[in-house]
Amino acid sequence: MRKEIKKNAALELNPNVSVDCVIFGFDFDKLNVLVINRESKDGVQWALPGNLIYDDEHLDQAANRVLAELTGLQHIYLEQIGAFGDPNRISKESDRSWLQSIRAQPEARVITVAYFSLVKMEDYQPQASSFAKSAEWIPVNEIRELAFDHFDILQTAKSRLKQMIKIRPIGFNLLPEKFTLSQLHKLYESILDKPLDKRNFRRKIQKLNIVMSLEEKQSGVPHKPSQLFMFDKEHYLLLTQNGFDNFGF
Amino acid sequence: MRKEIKKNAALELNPNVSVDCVIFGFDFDKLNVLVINRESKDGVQWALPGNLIYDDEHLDQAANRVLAELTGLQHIYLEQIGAFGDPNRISKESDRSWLQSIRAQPEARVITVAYFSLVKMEDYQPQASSFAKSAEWIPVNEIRELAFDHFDILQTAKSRLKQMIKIRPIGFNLLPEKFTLSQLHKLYESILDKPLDKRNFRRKIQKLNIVMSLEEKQSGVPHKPSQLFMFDKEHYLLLTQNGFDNFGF
DNA sequence: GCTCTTTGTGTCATTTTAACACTTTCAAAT
DNA sequence: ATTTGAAAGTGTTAAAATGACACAAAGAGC
Repeated sequence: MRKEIKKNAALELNPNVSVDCVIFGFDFDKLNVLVINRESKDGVQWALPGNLIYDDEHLDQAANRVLAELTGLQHIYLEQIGAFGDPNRISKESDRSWLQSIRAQPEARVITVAYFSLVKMEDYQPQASSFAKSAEWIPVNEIRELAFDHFDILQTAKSRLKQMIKIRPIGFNLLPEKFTLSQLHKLYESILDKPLDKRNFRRKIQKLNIVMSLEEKQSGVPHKPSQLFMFDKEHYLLLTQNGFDNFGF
Repeated sequence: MRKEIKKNAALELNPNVSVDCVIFGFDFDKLNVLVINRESKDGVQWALPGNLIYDDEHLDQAANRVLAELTGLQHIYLEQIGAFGDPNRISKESDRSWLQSIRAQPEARVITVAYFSLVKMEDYQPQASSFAKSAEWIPVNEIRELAFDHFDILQTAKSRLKQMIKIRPIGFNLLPEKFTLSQLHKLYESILDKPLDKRNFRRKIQKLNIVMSLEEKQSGVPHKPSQLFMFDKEHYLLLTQNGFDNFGF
């Protein structure tokens, strides 16, 4: 027995393919991830923002659309992590009953394509809509469980991020325009999950020529005010294009 | 209009999800990739081995099954590259007509999940079957065109391989049990696509302690015979587990 | 002016890197 | 037997990168 060939694919969700988004943010102290909330009889349950794609939609576009629909976040560069598709993905009863309420074919086999991105938390205030009851930033290290295989996806995203930070100067995306070297330092420590020597870190960053010192200083802090910096976009671009091998910490 | 919910998913192909495999081999001179051949009215056309998954099948299993069905290669560790899914993926007329002949729903939107692997060419003699007319090793650098978006997939696989060789000692998978350092050297040059200084290369490899010199030498060669080496599996394992940052060339 | 807190800075010993050329060993040809 | 061709194997040096390590300076609040 074969499925029917669809006629107006443009309007239809593809029941077999979804996208999920891992959005990282940095609050100057630790890494956070954007999750949505659904309420079930079992209590609160967190999930990554994600949903089925449309049949005529680019995967990348679908990820952007779904993220915007559920959390309001728009114009974000999403990078693919990979496909996840355990046929037993829907093992928890709570997941199953939740799908019943939002999907036309809750039992369909779904392959999900995961994306991730790094954003400046201050620039994006998540606003839940669609089937998301709320959308919140949660510290990555406090997450013990997520819906479906989202916890796996998060782990994969974290380790991808660890790799990436050694190859590309990604601080750009997570910090505001003006920032201090201590903030950048803390960011690297958060992602790599280990302490880095302050002086060695600063030496290494400065040698890359991707940060420019501003004339400006912090003010209002009850300690020695920090020099402010910004990224040097030209050098940054050069580095991302040319590969940039030697950035190991 | 919704699709029917399927009853006996176990036996059915999922019309929306396929897998494709990029299998690299090394012939002691250059990198090769395993492609299958289909004949169309437009002449010969190469493609990566790939096909739809079954609805109840793990993605990884599907990749292994499809690879075995089309080329006879079995028991290969396949690593995922990512998902590819341009809705206009089937743009070439030759692709379209070929799909008509092998798919129940030739017009369906397909997301493909790409895998790659590294094998010892001598250990795997490809044997075409199913809809593959032939299965052959082709030098990577000679490939100008492939079916669907397979050329993109190949490019992605190549750059993934370039990254990986700096992080993991993958020579293991591409060379026979006994090999010479020159062969390993050539392998690295092939993958990185640039010359590497012989002495510096050897020094670096030896310091990793992943190769053990054997008592044996090459014979029958019309020049100074080379010392043979094999990989030291213990050290190799340690290195792959512990991460292994400093292997940049 | 004392305290608290964070910023910011330099040196040195060790390791790593990149650049570089000639001798050795074998098979094949003469 | 000698020559030839072809790849194997080997060491040094200068420059750069790394990791370890400690204390003074600047501001806010009391």
